[in-house]
Formats: sequence, C-alpha cells, structure tokens
Amino acid sequence: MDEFLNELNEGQRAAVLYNDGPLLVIAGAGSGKTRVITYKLAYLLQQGVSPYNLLALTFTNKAAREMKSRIGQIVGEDTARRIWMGTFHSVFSSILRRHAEAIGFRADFSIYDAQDSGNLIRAIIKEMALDDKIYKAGAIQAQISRAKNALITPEKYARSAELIEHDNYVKRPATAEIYQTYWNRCRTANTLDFDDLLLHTYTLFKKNPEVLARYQNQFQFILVDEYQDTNPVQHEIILQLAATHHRICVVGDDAQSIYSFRGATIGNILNFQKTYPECKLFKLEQNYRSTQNIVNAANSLIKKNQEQIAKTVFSQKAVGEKIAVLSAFNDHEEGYHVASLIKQMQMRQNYAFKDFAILYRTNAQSRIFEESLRKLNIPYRVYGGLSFYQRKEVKDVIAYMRLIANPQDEQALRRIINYPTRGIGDTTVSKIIAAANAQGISPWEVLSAPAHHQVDINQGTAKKLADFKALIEGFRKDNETMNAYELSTEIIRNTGLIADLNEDKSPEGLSKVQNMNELSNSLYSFVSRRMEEGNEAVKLQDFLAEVSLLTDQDKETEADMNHVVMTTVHSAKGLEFKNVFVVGLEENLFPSGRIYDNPRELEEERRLFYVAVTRAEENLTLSFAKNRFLNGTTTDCRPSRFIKDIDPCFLQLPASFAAEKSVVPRWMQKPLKDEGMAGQASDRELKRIPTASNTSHQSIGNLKIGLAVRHERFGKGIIAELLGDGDDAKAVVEFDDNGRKQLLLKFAKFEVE
DNA sequence: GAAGCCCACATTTTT
DNA sequence: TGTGGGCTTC
Repeated sequence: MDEFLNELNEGQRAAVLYNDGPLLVIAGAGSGKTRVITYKLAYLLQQGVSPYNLLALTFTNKAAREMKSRIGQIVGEDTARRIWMGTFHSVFSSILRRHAEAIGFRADFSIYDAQDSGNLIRAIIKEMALDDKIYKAGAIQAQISRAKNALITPEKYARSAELIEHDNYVKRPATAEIYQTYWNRCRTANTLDFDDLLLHTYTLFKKNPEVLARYQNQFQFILVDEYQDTNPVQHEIILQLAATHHRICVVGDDAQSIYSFRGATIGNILNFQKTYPECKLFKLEQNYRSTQNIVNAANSLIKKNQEQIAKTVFSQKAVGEKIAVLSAFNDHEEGYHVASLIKQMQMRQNYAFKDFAILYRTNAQSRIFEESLRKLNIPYRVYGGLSFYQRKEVKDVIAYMRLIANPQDEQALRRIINYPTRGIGDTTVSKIIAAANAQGISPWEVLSAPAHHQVDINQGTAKKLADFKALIEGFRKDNETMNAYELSTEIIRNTGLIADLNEDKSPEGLSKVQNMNELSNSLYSFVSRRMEEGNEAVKLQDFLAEVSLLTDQDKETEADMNHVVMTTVHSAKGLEFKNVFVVGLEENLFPSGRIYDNPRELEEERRLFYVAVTRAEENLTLSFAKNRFLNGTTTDCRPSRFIKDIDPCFLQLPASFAAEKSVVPRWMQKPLKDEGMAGQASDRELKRIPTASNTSHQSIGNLKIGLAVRHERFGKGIIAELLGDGDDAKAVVEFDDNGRKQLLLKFAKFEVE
C-alpha cells in the first residue's frame, strides 16, 4: 500500500516523509507540488493519523476538492472526506459559526462579498456627506481591507499616528471614521466580509485561549498550500494554531507570488525559516511540465529579481523549440497573427484547440482576440470578467435567501426591498436607514415597526412595507419545513423575480433566465448531494454558508470542452497548456503602467510574467504590438523590458512568420493615418493597399454572401452584401427578427452559424 | 419609477 | 471604446 511513494522522486519523497516539525517546501513551477501535498496527507492517514486531526488549507475550493478526491483514491473516499480541507475562508467561517457568540455575532451571520462591502462603504460616505470625488469608495474599501489584513481594528486604526498621518496626507482624514462606521454596520447587520472571516478568527483565538487550545489539540498537523500568497492575518492564524506542536508544513513558490495587491506578503514565505528556526527546507526543482528551453528561459528571467529563495529549476524533457517573439504593427494585427498561428498549428501539427491558451495582463485585451478567433472559426472560451455569482439576477435571488436567513442583513435588504418593484422608493428606504442608524438597530427592525421607530411615512407606504415584511416572514416560515431547493423555487416564483425577467425578451433577458435556472439547478444538486451524504434536512443556511464563498473557479468544467482558453495571467496560475501565447508584452501594459518605478512592484510584475512563461509545456510565443488602442486612444508602444530579461539564446524571431504577415487581410488592419505611418509599417511587411470605399465583395475573410450568422443582439440572419475595405468593411445582414442592418466588421458582434 | 442621457473612468481579484 | 453611476425627465 506504500507503493504510491515510488511514484515520487527523491526530493518529493523526502518532503512527504518528514513530518516531525516545521517544513517549508519550495515547489518550483511544474514540480509536482500537488502530488506532494496529496501523498503527504495520504501518508499521514496511512500512518494512523485521524483525518479529523489534519488541517489542509488551500486557496480555492476547487483545489481542495481535487486533492480530496485524489487522496480518496489512495485511502478511501470516506476517510478523505473527513479531512479538514478547504480555503482559509471556508474552514474558518465554519469555525466562526460555531463560536459566533464569542465574537459578538450570531451563527447565522451572512457574508458580504466585495460588491456588498463597496455598496455599504459608498452609502456611508454619502450619509456622512463627504465628497465622493475625494472619498472614492474603492480606495476606502482597499484601505479598510489592508487594515484588516494587517490585524488593525478600527480602534487601532484611530490610534495609529502613522495611518492618521497617511490619511491626512492623501486628504481623506475621515477614513478612520468610515472604517469604524462600516465595522459597526456590519455588526448590526450580523454580517462578516471576507477579511472579517480571517480577522475575527484571529481575535477569537486570541481572546479565547480555551477555544484556541481546542483547535490546537484537534489539528495535529497543519498544511498550507500557496503559502507565497498568504497575508499577515493568515500567517498569524497559522502561528496560533501551530504554536504548541509546530507540526506545520507550508508549500509554495516565492517566484509565483502575484497577489500582493490583495494583501499577500511574499515575506511570509521568504521569512518562514526565521519564524521557525528548526524548520527543514525542501526544494522541488525538477520541472515535469515544460521543455528545457522554456524552463531555462524562465530561470534567466526570474534571476533579475532580488527578493527570492535561490533555486535551480531544471527539466529533463526535450530541449524543445525556442520561444517565438512576434511583433505586430497594432493590436488587431497581433490578434490576427495569434489566431492564424493557432489555426496553422492546429491543422498542421494535430493539436486540439484546448492545447492553446492566450494569456494577457488585462481582461480588456480579450476582445480583439475574440474577434480574430471568431473570424477564423476557432472555438474559444474567455475566462474571468463577471463571474456567475456576481451576476445581478443571481445575486438578487441570493439576496432574498440571505434576508430570509438573516433579516438584519442590510445590503441584502437594500437590494431587494424594491425589486421586483413594489412601490418602496428611495425616500422611504433612506428614512428607514436613517432611523436604523440613529437608533443603532438594523433596517429590518425599523421596517418591522415603523411607527415605533419614529419613521414618518404615509399609510400607503406603511402598507407596502407591511406586505414586504409579510412576504419575507412567510418565507421564513417556509424555511422551517422546506429544504433549500424547495424554498428557492418558492422565492423565484412568489416574489415575481421570474415574471420580471420573463418580460425581457432580449437575448440578455434570456440569458438572465438561464442563469436563474442554473442557480436553481445548483441548489438542486447541492441538496441532493448533501442528502446522499446522509443529511436529512438541507437548509437554506447550509447553501448560503457555501455559496457565499464560491467563485467561478469552483464551477465544474465541461468534460468535452475543446476550445482555446483566453484568460489573464493571474487566473492562469496553476494551469498548463501545450501551447501558450503571452500577448501584449509592451511597456506600460506588461509590466503595467501603474507601477511607475517601484522596484517591489516591478518584481511582482516579473513574477507574473514568470507565471505566464511557465504555463507552457511545448511552445511559447510572446507577442507585442507597436500601436495599441487603449482607454479610448491609440498609443505608441515599446516592447516590454521583460522580453529582454530573458536570455536571448532562448529566443527566436522567426523569419517564417514574416510571410504570414503579408497575408493579413486588409479589413483586419487598422487604417494607416498617413504615408509616414505606412512607412513605419513597411518593415513589418504590412503593405498598404489603397482602399476603395464601399466596393462590393463576394467574400471577406471567412464571410460570404448568403452565409448564416448570429448576432449578439439582433439574432439570426443572412449576409446579404459585403462592402468596403479595411476599417470600413461592412456586412449588410438580413436579420430574421430585426430586419436589414449594416454592420461594421470592425465592431460587429456576430458569429457564423 | 423607469428610461434616457451625460460624464468619468478605465490592473490584476484564489476569498 | 465600453461601462457603470448619477442625474434628469416624463
């Protein structure tokens, strides 16, 4: 049964077998980190440790789930399921629910997501009559989050000379007061935000030694994944829990620390050996993912950073191809190059579409690649952007659930008190909130008995409030007997939510209905899964506890997907692809233009690029454009310094690509402003051909007259005419439902049916 | 209360 | 360019 240990290399095995004290496992990119973690936990279980005594913290629910299932294959599902494994937030939120009273909350507290926090902060700024041009909600929110991550409560904040000075300096002296108000309001609303889940855990342990002792005793062995991305509170909680036995294993790669903007401190991993002087260090340096060229190029790149733990990552795979560098005249050409290369490699080298990824620094860059891929009929999927759980229609349903579970929830109340419309306007809501604030109670309490709380409203409004209250109370009653799925069905039907959406016949409206159905399905599977696991009554509260901490990353991926993946480098962490295109490698884009000359941030950007480079297994292509349309204007761009950071012996500017460039269809190019610009373009083999406007064509690119297309807004249609060239190229489409429209190809959002 | 208009704004986002 | 928020108007 120990044979799984044979599947490990020497370094991995050593890291798995050592469990007598603190250990730091530095796991280079592609070095089999997950394997080490899963085998270590499996090994401990085999050694007779109870799953109940193991705590494993991951950064996504998905990672936890995958690891559990792999451990399950070695030691059995039942055992694996009992391990305390999950994200910091999910593990500690369940601990907090057990001890909610100790921190002054009730066990049914709700969780504010970033949007809820932002809305509340915006409301507070408004209530305090501060200038929202100076007091930007986002900036205040970030400041509060930073404070919480650094264990600074509002009281501490107000006492910190340094912080006060900082706020005065940035002309936001009221920040401390906003923080305090925000804190109080969360308390009244019986809600915690993401940062609170950690900060209150820390406080719970600090103020209640007997509670801490219980968990110290329970968690005999603690393992933390992605340690390079932990923040100070997380680090402190780990120290608290491991204080008695020091059986703590942290795993990570300092070279892949890319979340400092969210409070992560690379110092946690860099200084781990100082925190625990008796700590053993294990380095996993063999990369099983990428060719030698890619690994060596990545090494040469990361060497430019100062802050790092020395390591020598190596690959024993083939030397492989050199890293291709593509230069494009502009962003559109870059899109075309990448798309046509993908098509070419897919056809000639037998790659599947899912073997390709396009990675960029900012989400906004995806659009042009979408256009280019669509034009070449390449299936793709864009990851990132607005997540499922952040969609309005989904959040609305969840807001009802939250209010039912916890009527004090101010943000949930605000969201739905007048949606669907029931005649309770802003004036009334403001009165209620003002009264609630004045009396230090929740808006729900005021709303429940307006007359008793000095709210001056007319009879009509009072009736409407009473009806709303009755609606929610009715659901609360249902919640006593129904399971989460049944109740959600009631909510969707009886509030008029679905009726409201059904009014909207536009494609957007349809997709909202679909999303609501998807949410309903997810409730159904949640309830059935929990019942299979032996729970009898699966309540709304159970679903909420989980759903508040879910992200799109946690959604199951379709098994039969075969599409090019497009995503930001941040979200690509942990993924791997045979062929990777890292695009937009220009100064002020990657590295971001916002870092100015801050060397720390430059190093983080470089690590980000390192993450991008190390996603590739076989082929890596870097591309940049000389001109790019950014924030509403065309700007000149220079190639990123990061390209020069890679030792040139691993790079290649292949001449063969030059031939491709002349094939760029004119309608994919941006028009050149004048001959001078055209001259600049000539070295890119981009010939300018005088454009005749509105010439009729039989076909442009893959578009032909008579072809069926589907437009995002206008629906299905047939191409009737193709006109013009370059930027002026248009398709005249006869839509089934919307008649004849002339669409500029440059912008047109349609795909070939 | 909803639609329409104007203006400011524009990294990254595992929870 | 595009989006989201706030304000105006009916």
